[in-house]
Amino acid sequence: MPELPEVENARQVVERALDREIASIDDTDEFVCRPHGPGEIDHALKGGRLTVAHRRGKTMWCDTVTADGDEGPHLGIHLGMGGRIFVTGPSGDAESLYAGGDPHVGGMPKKAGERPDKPEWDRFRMTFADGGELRLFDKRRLGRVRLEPDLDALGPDAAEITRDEFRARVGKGTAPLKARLLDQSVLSGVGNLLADETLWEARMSPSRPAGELTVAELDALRTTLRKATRSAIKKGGVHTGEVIPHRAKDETCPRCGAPMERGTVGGRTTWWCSAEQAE
DNA sequence: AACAATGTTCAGTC
DNA sequence: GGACTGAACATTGT
Repeated sequence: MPELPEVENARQVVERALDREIASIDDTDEFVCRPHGPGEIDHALKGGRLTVAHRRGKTMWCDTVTADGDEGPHLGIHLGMGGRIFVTGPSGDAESLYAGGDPHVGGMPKKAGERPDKPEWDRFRMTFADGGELRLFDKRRLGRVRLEPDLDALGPDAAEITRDEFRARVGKGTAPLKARLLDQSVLSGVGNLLADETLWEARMSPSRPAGELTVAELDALRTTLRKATRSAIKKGGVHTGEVIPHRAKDETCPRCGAPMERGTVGGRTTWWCSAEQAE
C-alpha cells in the first residue's frame, strides 16, 4: 500500500496529531524502532509536541518541540510495505482517521476508519495528554520509526521533481526504465504499483534501458507520472490506478484488449500490456 | 509447502 | 568508485 500517494495521505492524517502534548510512547518494538533501544524515543519526546509533518518520497518526519518550547528531535516514520497511520482525537471523540490505501490489504477492518482488531500489529504508539493517540499499524513489521531520519539518500520527490531534474536523473544508464523509477535515490516516492500504472499510461516498456529515452519521451513520462500520482492521492491510493486491477493472470489491457504480460523487472513483479508496451 | 506481498538495504559482481 | 542485480529482512495470506 504505501507509495507516495498513501504516504501523503498518511502525512495529512499525522497533521491531526500536531500541537498535542505527548504523554507517553510505546516504542518497544526493537525491529521497527531500530536502532533505538526501548524507551529511547519515549524519553526524547515525552512532554513535547509534534509541530510540523513533512514528507519526501515515502518518508515522513515531524518537527518537534520539547516541554520547555525548545526545538526537539525530528521523528521519522516510514510505512514500509504495509504500514498505516491511525490518529484519534481527544478521548470521548470517536473520530479515528487513518491513511488511505487499499482497504483489502494489510489486515484492515471492513469499515473505513474502524480500529483494526489486532492490537498486536501496532508497532508504535504515541499517547497524547488529551487521551487520543497516534499509532503505526503494520502487520508485516517492515515499517520504521526513528529519531533524526537520514534523508540524504533520497532523490527529489516524484511529485515535485522539475522537468530538467527528471531528464537528467531518469534518462541515463543501462538499467531498465522501471528499475530507474523505483530507485529512491534517483527520485523518491515511486513504488511497484505506481511504476506499473505510470508506464502503462505512458505506453512504455518497463524493461527498456532508461538511457535510451528521448527528451520528448522523458518529458511525457514525467507528465504521466505527475498525473498518476495526483490522481492516486485524490482517490486514496495507488490501488485506484486504471491498470492495477488488470495485474493478474488471464487479464487483458483495459485499453486495447491485448493480454497482460507478467515478468520480473527491477527485482519486482511487473505487469504490462503485451501490445502497447512491447519493447 | 512454496511463493508472493504497494519497501529498503546490503553483499556481491562487473 | 559507480552501476547494477539479487538475496535478505519479518510476517501473513494463498
